[in-house]
Amino acid sequence: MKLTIHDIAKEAGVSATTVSKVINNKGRISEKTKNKIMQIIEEFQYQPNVLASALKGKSTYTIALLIPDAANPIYAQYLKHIEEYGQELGFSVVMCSTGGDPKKEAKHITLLRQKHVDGFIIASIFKNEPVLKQLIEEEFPIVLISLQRPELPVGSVTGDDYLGGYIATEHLLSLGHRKIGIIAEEATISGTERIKGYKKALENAGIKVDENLVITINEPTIEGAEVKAKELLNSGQRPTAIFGCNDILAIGTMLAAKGLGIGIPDELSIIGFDNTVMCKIVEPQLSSVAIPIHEMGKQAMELLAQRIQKKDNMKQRISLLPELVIRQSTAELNEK
Amino acid sequence: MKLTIHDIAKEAGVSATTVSKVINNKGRISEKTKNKIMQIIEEFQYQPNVLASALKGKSTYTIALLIPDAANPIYAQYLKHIEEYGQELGFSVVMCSTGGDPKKEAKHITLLRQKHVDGFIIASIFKNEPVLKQLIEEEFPIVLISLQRPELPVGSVTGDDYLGGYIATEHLLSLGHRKIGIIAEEATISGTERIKGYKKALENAGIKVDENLVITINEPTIEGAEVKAKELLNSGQRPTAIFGCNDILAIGTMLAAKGLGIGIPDELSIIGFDNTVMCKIVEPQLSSVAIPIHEMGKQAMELLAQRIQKKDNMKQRISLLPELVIRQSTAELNEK
DNA sequence: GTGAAAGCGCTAACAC
DNA sequence: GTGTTAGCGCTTTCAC
Repeated sequence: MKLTIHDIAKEAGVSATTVSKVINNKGRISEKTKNKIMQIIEEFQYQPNVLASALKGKSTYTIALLIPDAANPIYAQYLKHIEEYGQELGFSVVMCSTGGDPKKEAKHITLLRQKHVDGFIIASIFKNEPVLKQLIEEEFPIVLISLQRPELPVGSVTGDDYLGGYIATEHLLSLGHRKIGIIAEEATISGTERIKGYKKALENAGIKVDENLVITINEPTIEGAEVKAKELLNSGQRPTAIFGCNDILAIGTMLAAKGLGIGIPDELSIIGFDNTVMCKIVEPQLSSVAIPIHEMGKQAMELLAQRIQKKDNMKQRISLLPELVIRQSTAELNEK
Repeated sequence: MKLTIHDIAKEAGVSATTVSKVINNKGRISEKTKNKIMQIIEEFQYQPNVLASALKGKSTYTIALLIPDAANPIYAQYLKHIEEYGQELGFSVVMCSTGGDPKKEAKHITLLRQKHVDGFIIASIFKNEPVLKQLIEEEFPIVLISLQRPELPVGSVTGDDYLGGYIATEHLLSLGHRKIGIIAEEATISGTERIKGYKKALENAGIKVDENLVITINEPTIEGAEVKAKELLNSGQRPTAIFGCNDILAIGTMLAAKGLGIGIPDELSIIGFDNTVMCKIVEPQLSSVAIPIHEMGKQAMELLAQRIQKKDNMKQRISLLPELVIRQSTAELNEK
């Protein structure tokens, strides 16, 4: 039989009210009864029923994480770190795959609000604008991770894509490359920012941007990237280095080069973005730009917990800085 | 302001009980009032408060998934498929990383029972025997996935590791290999089963098992496997084919071979297990044994939902059959 | 300092 | 067929 607050009260010879006060550290209770009650709680291993207290308007200590696809290594990592830090703070996290489908997004949000989750972390993609706006209007605790809505008053944690694009390109420039291509994901803020960083780096180096070398792709798969990269490599304008705006795109590019018999890094340097595990198992190992995923997950959870607990209405935008990870796929320009 | 069942009752001119009955499809209600109430619910977009009904002993429609590490691609896939099917059945899933730590396992289970989850799916590793036994004794709904406890009365969904080991080995045999090594994970049932399948296949082919070719490893990382594989390849007994009992181990083996200048698949065939995404990005692409992860996740969720809803005490052990996926890392024995 | 009473939103017996 | 009553386990006035 499950213990209730009344059982503890009876055992301690006090009322349930008093026990409740002790548990929640409220009101004035004498040290003596307080200690006694605490001891009994300990002894009986009493655990308050979260449901009942939530019904009275308290927290459920449960948050929801919405991600497009749990099997994608990047999202899986967010999940991992958010959950781990949430655990420390006493939050459980329910995971929701949206598949990028606005209907599913709405369904999840409705259902989980019904279940009284304390807040949401939304990762990378969220298409259902009305639902998002409503949530924000109601001041429901939300944090975006790796997703920006500059026009909406909502807290977020992102990697600095502009800077990431800049340092990736700068790295290639420092190796002597001048003709540098880029393959980016279409219609995403992060993709656009990375391109901007790329252009800025070229500009700073006094190189005019050649739009023929800027490729965008709306199907960010290895295969899709391979096709596009092949086109680029086969054009008259073959670059000596390519910046793939995520590791998937970079790996597709590697496959394309290999297929054409172009040596990496002798004839073509390639750099990716995200620094996923894949970088280490391709050949040659892929240089990449690392965003501090661990830190991002933690900060997002932290931010959300603050909004939930303190009800402080503060919304922050945190941008974390990327780092260059140099491996074997980038090398000095090989002048013939 | 949140709507309650009373608001609906008032609107319909009936009692809350009647509304409750309509929602839960219980008792006898006239078609007329039923329709009226349904319509009002629809119109007002009324959503019953899950907390309140759970407090009365009903389901929370929330289950928990315990996995060692959400960032591991295999577990991430379980998660994905469990969540997706759970969604269809109306269950939310809360994700818990245990990191293989018995204390964390216990902590999660206690906390989540406090939050009244309806059941648990436990994946791959669970070390806290007492907690597991207690859960089973209490008839708390649990399903194990990719984890066996033959001695415990608990439902489970696993891939058939024995058969998997058998067909991987058989594939190598069919290519003419006779000296076949195996690298397996130590102290896991799945590892042991895969080794058994391997031995059986050799036996059936009339080949005596050479224990020098059977390597076990307790740190299943690429690096760890690389070291062990190097030892094996450098021994006088160099095999012409190696079965890595998961893709990580197989990839470690690939790296070892490359490091030693041994050509794959000309001089050494390698096959993995699990058919992860990594198979397609290594070079040459890795042949592997695919377990139907998608199906496993779905079945586990299905099983659990049945136990939760029907309270039928039936426990099943489901074993799903693996399939061979041939890529470029395995080839006919190259006789010199 | 402490407790009695009311009620969060829902469901289950039982009466009518 | 439908409503009344009681209560799940907790928290919160407010009185003592």
